[in-house]
Amino acid sequence: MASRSTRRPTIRDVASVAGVSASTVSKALKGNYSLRDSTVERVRQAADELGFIPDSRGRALASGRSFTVGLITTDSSGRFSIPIMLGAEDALSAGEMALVLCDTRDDPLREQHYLKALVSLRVDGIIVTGRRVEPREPIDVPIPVVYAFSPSTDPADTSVVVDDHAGAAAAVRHLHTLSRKRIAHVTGPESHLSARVRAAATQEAASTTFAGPPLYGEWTERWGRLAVDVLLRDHPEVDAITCGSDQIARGVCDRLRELGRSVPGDIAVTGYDNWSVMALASRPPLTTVDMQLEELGRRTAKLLLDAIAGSPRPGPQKLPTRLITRESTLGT
Amino acid sequence: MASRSTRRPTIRDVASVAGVSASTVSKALKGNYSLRDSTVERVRQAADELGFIPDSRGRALASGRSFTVGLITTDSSGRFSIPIMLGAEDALSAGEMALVLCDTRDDPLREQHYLKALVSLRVDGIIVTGRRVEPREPIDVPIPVVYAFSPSTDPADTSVVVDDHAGAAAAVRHLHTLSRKRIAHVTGPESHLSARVRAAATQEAASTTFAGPPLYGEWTERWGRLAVDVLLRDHPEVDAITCGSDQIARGVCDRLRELGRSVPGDIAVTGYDNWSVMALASRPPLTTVDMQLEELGRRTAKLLLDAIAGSPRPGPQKLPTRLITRESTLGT
DNA sequence: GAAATTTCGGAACACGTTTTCCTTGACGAA
DNA sequence: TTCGTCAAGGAAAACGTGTTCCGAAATTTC
Repeated sequence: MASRSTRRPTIRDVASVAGVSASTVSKALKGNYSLRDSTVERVRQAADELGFIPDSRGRALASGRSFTVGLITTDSSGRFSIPIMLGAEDALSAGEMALVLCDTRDDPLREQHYLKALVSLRVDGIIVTGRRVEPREPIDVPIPVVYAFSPSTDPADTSVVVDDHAGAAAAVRHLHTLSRKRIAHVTGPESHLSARVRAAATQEAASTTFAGPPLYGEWTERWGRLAVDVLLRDHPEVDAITCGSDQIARGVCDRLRELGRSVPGDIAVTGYDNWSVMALASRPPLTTVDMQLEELGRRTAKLLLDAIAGSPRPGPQKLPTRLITRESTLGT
Repeated sequence: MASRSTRRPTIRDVASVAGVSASTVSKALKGNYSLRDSTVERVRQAADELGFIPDSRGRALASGRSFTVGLITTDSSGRFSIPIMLGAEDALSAGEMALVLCDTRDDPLREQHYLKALVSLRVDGIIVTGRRVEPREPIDVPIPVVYAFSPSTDPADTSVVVDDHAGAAAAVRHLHTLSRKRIAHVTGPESHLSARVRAAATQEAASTTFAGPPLYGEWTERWGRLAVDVLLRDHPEVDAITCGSDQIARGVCDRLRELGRSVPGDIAVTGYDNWSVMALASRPPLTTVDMQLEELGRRTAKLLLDAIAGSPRPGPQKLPTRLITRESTLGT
């Protein structure tokens, strides 16, 4: 029919086709009301026939919920935010919720703009995430909020973060099983919390087998290559290097190869992030720590759904990492 | 007041504070109605005082629009979709529109699910994007749709794509200005349209200065390294290599360096994508073709806004690329 | 067979806006 | 003074759904 293409069918259209009232249609389609089976079936058929898809705007208004959550990220281009987004989106779509994306680009003005927009949308909840693990100022809205990766500075807020300490320690334990006794650590800038946490955990786990203080620098391959020279000069006895990122580790491997040192024969190397384009392209491929960010996103979304449903779990939560072993420690 | 925290203020609350009717508030806040300045001011103040933020669900229902658009991507993890998303989100948020993210993960079932969800949300429009440049089946919804990066197979649909042909040709022209006369091309699988298009454009632009047929392989560094060996064996006279991706180009540079060939002294190298983690980390940094995907996303969003406003621009559109010159062709 | 109970479905209102129509009062012109 | 015009703002209807109440019919119980 022409009318069908010109306007989407409403619940009333379904009602008149099924020969019932609008409220009956609503009940029939939602289930768990006392309706005759035959009535429910008739309504279902009418809805199918018309291709009826309920208008969530009406539903939102009537139910007081919007079935929508906002995701505020300070930078969605970063490789950390993306898997988190994906995981969250996955868990939310399974819960029949839509995800509204807001990238603030680290601009407080944009953040304000987006917060207003999300309040206007009457989202049922908000996920806040960022690129750094440093705690961030909480946002001020009368809506459930869960922080992912970058926790809130308020310990009463729900935050889901990576257990970086355990992750770095796992790399060291792995090297211990391989009988490495002189472990060095090369990582990013000391101003970065993640670098400091991983360095501290490494030092603690290695304790007696630690070769020299952690080398702080940049999150780049160049720094990895440079650090090798420094390390071999000051601690030539080193037989393993744990790195604060896969980029650094790749640089380390490259330089070691250039110097004729075999990896892992002479020196074992581990990375951090399991960033496939680095970890797999490295020669040799890197043993590394996977932060399981997609799982973190999924978990965040579930916590948010819980909070929306009325059972918030306040406080920070650490999610475990996973050690991925490859040739850079296991040899060939 | 307690009441303020317990329930968000509605337009009626504002009305009663300002001493006017609800409809007057609506008119005052939207402007361009014949209202006394003093009234408008009074309403503004009342709204400010209450922290009134209009409920877009009510607005959506009354106005027939939802001020929301959906973004369907077949994989949002890929490095192509992300800049497109970002650009689109940027342009849309400037137009006071929200972006609902849907990642189908290349699963037709998920795509169906999301389409239904977007129709249910009554989004004002949909952006469809993907990871490949191959045309894709159009989606079937009675809503404006614009395709980005992966065009629709239907030429009547609005599609925004990269001008890969011009991009590859620009790289060759750049090499010609540098007096390179023996240009080879190393790229991804021949089954990929983007590889074929870039290869054809390269061949056409180089014509008399083309060294051997294009080398098809994989989009990996490993293939880049391998290809160098093949190339130097079959065409030792080569003085420039254009690559189908930055990953390949990085592999090419690495292998050339290992063989003691200087880049660009002996052989100039160009990449494709301007993927900074590859292009900048390469030794030397890569001259490469930037697809300007963020701009593409922005343009897509604007076209969608036009279509929503009632002025669609049907048909495919090619967006220009930009050549980024760095040391891999310019020397130091 | 009458009364009590259960089952089924409809009427009406609520949700928060926008928008159309209408009323009121002020002002200027004849 | 009276009529017409116009600015200012209110009343009410829409938008599409969910939900509460209530009445009618069907079923059970004595």
